[in-house]
Amino acid sequence: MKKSLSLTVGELAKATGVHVETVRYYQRRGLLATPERRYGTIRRYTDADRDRLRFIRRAQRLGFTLEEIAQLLALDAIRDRDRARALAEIKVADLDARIADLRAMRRVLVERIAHCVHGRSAEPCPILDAFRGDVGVESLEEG
Amino acid sequence: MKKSLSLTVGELAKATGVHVETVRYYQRRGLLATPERRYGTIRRYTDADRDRLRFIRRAQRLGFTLEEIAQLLALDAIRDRDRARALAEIKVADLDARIADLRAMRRVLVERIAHCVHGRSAEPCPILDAFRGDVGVESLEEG
DNA sequence: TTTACTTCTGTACTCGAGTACGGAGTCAAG
DNA sequence: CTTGACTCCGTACTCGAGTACAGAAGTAAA
Repeated sequence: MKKSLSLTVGELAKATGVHVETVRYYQRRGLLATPERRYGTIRRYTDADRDRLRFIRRAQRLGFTLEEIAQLLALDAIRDRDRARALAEIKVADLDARIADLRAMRRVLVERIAHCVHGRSAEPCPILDAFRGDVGVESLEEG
Repeated sequence: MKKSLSLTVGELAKATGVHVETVRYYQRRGLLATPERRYGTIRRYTDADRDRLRFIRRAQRLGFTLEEIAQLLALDAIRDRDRARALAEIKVADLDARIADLRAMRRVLVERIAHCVHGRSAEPCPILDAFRGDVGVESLEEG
């Protein structure tokens, strides 16, 4: 084990690639503890704080919201694997739905672009027409 | 051509599936004109207003922001085909990037879930570990 | 010790896309 | 002609994830 580091907020921020203001924001949100100011000095952070902050950023990159990350951190504290896995599974389903949505949008757009390229330029643009009219976009109708 | 309808905001909202407040919000954003109040009465909307509102919602479903939709609406359907197509192409590239991101997230999560299921429950959860540690998440590193 | 950076703290602002609300005016049915 | 629903208008609030800033205090280097 390494000896525990003693970082200022600025150093902590640099070490984890977040802004100082973001560190404080996470503290306000309760994701990160705010260490004491000993004898009227500056707050010092440890490598555990740094790791926790990295945890937060990694989870964020996997699509978890800060709210969900707070839950994950709580699960971690009580070592609840099943719940953590359930959360991850919900997240996967969520990602699947979002991917499907984006692909549907993409499909329609690509199709419209092709129409536009092959049409004659004296005619109105098929892309604009797709929004205006009654063609092609219905597959995205809500529901 | 049908005769031009005369709708109240409420009717317009119902016909397009948006809230009345949302209609007004679009007016504030400059996406939709605010018709005159003739002789101190209620505003009346035409079928052109209704179509424009539908245009907005369709474009939104294709992933355009209101800002981008304002640009699209400013383009003339006949003269600005190239611009409209360029906008659409940017949007496709944008969708591609977002889809790739989501898939990377999904991949890592699914892999971690599998580890979790097959591991022994006395050990710390591999999903949580993935955030903590040095495994697997690096492919999502910013950049 | 002075200078120049950081830190600390609190509050307010940003963006995007709305939603909510209060009080006044308008309109149609009974 | 009153009742109840709808409209108008302005302002303020929501959510999520921060960012910005002012003013005071701590700190490191010359």
